[in-house]
Amino acid sequence: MIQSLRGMNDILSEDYERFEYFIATASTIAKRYGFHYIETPLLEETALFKRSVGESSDIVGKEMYQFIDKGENDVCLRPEGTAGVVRAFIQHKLDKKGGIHRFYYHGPMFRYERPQKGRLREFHQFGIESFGVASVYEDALMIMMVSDILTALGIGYRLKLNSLGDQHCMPAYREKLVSFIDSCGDAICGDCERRKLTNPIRVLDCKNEHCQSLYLNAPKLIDHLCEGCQSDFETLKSILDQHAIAYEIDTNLVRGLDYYSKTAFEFVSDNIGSQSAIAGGGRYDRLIEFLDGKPTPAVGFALGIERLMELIVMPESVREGYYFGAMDETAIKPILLAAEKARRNQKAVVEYKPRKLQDHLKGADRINARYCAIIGENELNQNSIWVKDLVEKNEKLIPLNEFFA
RNA sequence: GUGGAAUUAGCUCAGUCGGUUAGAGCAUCAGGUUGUGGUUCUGAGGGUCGUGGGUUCGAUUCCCAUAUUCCACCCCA
Repeated sequence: MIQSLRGMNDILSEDYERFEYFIATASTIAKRYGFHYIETPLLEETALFKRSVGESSDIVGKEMYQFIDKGENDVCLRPEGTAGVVRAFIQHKLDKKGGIHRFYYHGPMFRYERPQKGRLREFHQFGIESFGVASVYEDALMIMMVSDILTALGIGYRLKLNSLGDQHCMPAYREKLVSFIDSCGDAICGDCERRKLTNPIRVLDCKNEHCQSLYLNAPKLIDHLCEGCQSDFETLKSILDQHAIAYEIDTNLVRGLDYYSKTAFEFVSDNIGSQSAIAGGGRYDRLIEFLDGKPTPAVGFALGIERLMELIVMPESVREGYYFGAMDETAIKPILLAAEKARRNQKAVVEYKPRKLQDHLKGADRINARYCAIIGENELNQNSIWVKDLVEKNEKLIPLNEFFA
């Protein structure tokens, strides 16, 4: 038997209903905030991700589905959504056009990782990217949108907040931190040794208890922000306070993609296992110029749809449409015609097999139909159709010419 | 990429200290209660016990490999 590739799942029936409900809910909210849908290719030039996400990141360094295509192009399946949207933004010269451009997208992403619950090789993200707004109010808007989406879906969360600083304060902090790590000598774990070279800020959230005890006195990024970053961070906090969005400052929160600066945030759930980050994002003011565009401030986020799936509280399903059934072989033709009529503006499902009334009612119930419409011997004699409303529990005999009118 | 656990019917799971026809609940299908569901009664079908090797008179059970899922690390959405 041929089965799907490891970490790649089919989404069907009830799961797809959830999936679809999520997309509909999130899209509606994004549109209300003035965002427009953007669709970008799943396959992009490998260089795009190397330059944006960063070669030091695990995503680019070891998790990309990368290959040479028949035209000798070095390409890969997108491991995340921002790079492609930024590429499109620049390619269509929206950076030169100026103004504000707000996009939302959703679709599959691919990372060659070891699968686990909430961590798939093909997974789906819903994301937002906003270009041209430097104000920290837009950062707050991002967080409010995620909060709105999660709330609409009945999902509880914790919000972690941090500021990563910008090109004025980050490099100096990084140096300070590295020299602090050096002062710890050989006491740190192997992972931290590696992180010191690739992404030193990562040592701060090392799970090793011994390391943590060493880092208690480590310099904190939040204490070394420049004036601009500091005041933006204060503004952000006050806006969130004003909108009653609870947050916790996590000075160890670091985004794994290299393009982030200033505001960084992560929404986590305590109910889905170790892969607990359900949404993450932040500001990336430098990325557009890194990709040869005109410098443009930008901020965005992405939600991991699979991680939300089991947390979504679905609205109570409502009965809708018709179930049609015949109680006698000769009644099937009028039943088919009646179904065709009903289907013009609602769901209509036909059971072809002649059955007893009780079995038809069960069938109607099973597909969650609102009406059970039956033609049997009595109806044939009276040239009518029997319709029962399964919600109101009332029933009536409708002459066929009236039903078709 | 590292370490660990699991894999038996469509689903959730029993069970076999290696021995005739491998079980339950739910689901499915069929039939009954003179044409009234979601909350009846009776019965039936459905499993090469993840896959491939090995040991054995005999393996679903023991051993090895492999696949997948899950847990922790790692990473991140």
